[in-house]
Amino acid sequence: MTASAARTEPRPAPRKRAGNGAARPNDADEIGLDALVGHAGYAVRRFQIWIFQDFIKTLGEVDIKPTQYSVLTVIGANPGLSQMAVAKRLGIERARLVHLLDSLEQRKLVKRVKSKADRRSHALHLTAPGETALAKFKRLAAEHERHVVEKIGKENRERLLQILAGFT
Amino acid sequence: MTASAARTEPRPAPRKRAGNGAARPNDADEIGLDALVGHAGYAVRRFQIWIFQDFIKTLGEVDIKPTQYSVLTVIGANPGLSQMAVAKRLGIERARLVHLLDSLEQRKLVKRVKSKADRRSHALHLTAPGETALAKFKRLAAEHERHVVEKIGKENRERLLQILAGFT
DNA sequence: CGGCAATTGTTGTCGTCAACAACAATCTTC
DNA sequence: GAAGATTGTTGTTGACGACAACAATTGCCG
Repeated sequence: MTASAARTEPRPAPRKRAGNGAARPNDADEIGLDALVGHAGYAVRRFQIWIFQDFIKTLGEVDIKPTQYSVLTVIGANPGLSQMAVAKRLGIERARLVHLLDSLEQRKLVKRVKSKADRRSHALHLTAPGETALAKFKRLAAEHERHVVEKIGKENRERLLQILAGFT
Repeated sequence: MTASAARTEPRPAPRKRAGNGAARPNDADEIGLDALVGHAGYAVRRFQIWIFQDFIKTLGEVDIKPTQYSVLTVIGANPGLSQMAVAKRLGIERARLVHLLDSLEQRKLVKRVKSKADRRSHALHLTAPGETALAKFKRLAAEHERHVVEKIGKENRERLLQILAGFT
């Protein structure tokens, strides 16, 4: 079944082997990606999966996920923001932010204060334990960032941040 | 968004507390991200959202999404692969691939051929219309890639691909 | 001043997606 | 041949984004 009978088709030319550089050892299998390599979106997606998994693992002991961390960071840096402002800044739906804040408020990290200027909106603040907790989260996030450096190198990480600076 | 949405901030000086200690609500765009800038994961996530949206929009007329495109590309470059092999190569669950292939098979782009060597598995092939369709998808994907170049620049895109080459 | 549109937070639905668990059919190994 | 692993499949769960609808409140405009 190996040599002759396996292929049901005469195999229409093994596609161009994209000879950029030299013979690179294909790690896992010998399955070619063809046009997929060279697509920025594919590379970015794979990298994003890796980096999020590492973040979640590194911040696992405090049970904080990337989105929660971003919300806490923005509130910590800009106390008194409304939910609308936070949602817009982070690019998340305000409907989604409701649940995120419900969770963070239950954990006593964030409090919603009724705004006097606009009684429709809530002013968001970190609680006292929220402040100290965020400090710890930031230490763990820095550790995660160190993992990124180990993975792609210090200069590459900085170049990456520079290239993507326009999207933050 | 388009080109000039970039903040014209000349240098990356670490912004401590944006001096909005007063209770005055911020003017929308002036919300500081504090520690969030400098996190690779955040930048990558935002970029990935942008790039996927552009891909979906550019390939909208043929109704092909990034994951579908990756599946078609891998099958096209490696005819006869099993579902397990495709799933492993692309890092998607084999349970998820079932639905993806159901959809692609309904659209007559892909066919599952019962393998004679291993009757548990299916050998995946593009149909004849699937081949021509994929050619068109690749042209559209190339157009999408041109949008990426317009957004971040030619050298930056290549540097990005180089940095993230290890994740493909 | 009064009414009407817009905004804010909230709830709910829908569709996508990843992560599992369970299962039948089949292969592999002993 | 029996036990265990693999492959495709189905189903469930939870996170997530996109929307729509709603009450309370604010802003606007005649």
